[in-house]
Amino acid sequence: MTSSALSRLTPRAREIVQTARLLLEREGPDALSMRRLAAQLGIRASSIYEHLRDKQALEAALISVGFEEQAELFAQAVHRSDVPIAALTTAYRDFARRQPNLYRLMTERPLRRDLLAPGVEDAAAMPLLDATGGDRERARAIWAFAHGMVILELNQRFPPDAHLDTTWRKGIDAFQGTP
Amino acid sequence: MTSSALSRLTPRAREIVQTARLLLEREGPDALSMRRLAAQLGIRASSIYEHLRDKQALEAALISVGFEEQAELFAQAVHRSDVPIAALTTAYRDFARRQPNLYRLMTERPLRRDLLAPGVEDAAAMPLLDATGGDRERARAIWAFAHGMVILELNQRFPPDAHLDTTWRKGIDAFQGTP
DNA sequence: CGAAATGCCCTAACAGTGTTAGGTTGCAAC
DNA sequence: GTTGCAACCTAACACTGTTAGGGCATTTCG
Repeated sequence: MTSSALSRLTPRAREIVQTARLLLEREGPDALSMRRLAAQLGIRASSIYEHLRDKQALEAALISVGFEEQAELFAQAVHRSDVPIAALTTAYRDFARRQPNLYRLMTERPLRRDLLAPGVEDAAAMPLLDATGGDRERARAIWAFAHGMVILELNQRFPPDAHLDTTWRKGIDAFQGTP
Repeated sequence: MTSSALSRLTPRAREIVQTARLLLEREGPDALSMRRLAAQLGIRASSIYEHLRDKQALEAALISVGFEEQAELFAQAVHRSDVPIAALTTAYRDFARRQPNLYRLMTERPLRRDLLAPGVEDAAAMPLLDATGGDRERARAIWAFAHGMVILELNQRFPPDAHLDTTWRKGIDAFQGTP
């Protein structure tokens, strides 16, 4: 599946965003500077501005790609399983653990929705909303639990000996049981 | 109640940390630079390093104070109510909404526990652990839900028309019901 | 009393950040 | 054959955290 978020960009901008993604995930958030990104591309920082308005636009492109991939992964997870909420939370956690720095970028600040590719945020949220039968309250509560678990895990806030698999199961069970 | 986190510091360092807190909360995270903090104090940035090792130490002091205040607020909340978990989650949300920038600072990155005032993290976590009767799994699940709700609210990730009070109640009910 | 130490501040500098103004090159189209 | 455009460049600005090294006043000690 091709990315509609990337297809909004010029070819050169696409290359820059993809390089940025590798840089972010491999070397961490501090490495995602315009100069280091440019160096990775073999050009100067100021040249990036020919292709992307500013760093916010670069980050918005990365976030858009992230949402698209989430939407795809979540749809597949539901499709492959008959316990959709469990499948979704597992996919949610997997996404975050496989690309922790992108996940942080996607969640740690208020979203500049005006800079995102249209619809990507909703597309990522749809599978969970479907899994709750359209119950927005329940979907939001499950999302909050999942995000809390994921980000606390990524930030190493749980004790090293915590059995997070168990905590996940207990949380999901709690949300399954109540109407 | 006097702060043990602050009492570990010299008087001048205390003043700097308190000024930093006001600056952070009033003008946001970008305002918490060594130069702007120094300007607020009427000195130069380099002078701050006489009193605090570096910016990380400053942030660790702020975080320690935050944990202490949480511990105090959470203990009071439990004391005043006979539905401790509901009281705790309300207190948790209130703390975050009253000082969103401090809350973000406290949670958005891995903790430098070696720089914190000893015991403050555990002290903030104790009331919830007590409220679950020592059930660490349940305490962690509730904490994850509460943090997720709070940080998604602070980052304006829910739709503007979302009824977050309802979402909170549903989530808490779910965690109350399951053993 | 004089000397030493301490507390607190300073200037100047370094390497890094995002960003802009203005200039150069090479290639494609009319 | 000139025009236009895409892609790059250098140089600069204002900011960031941080360090080296110096000054000055107050307090402590011999």
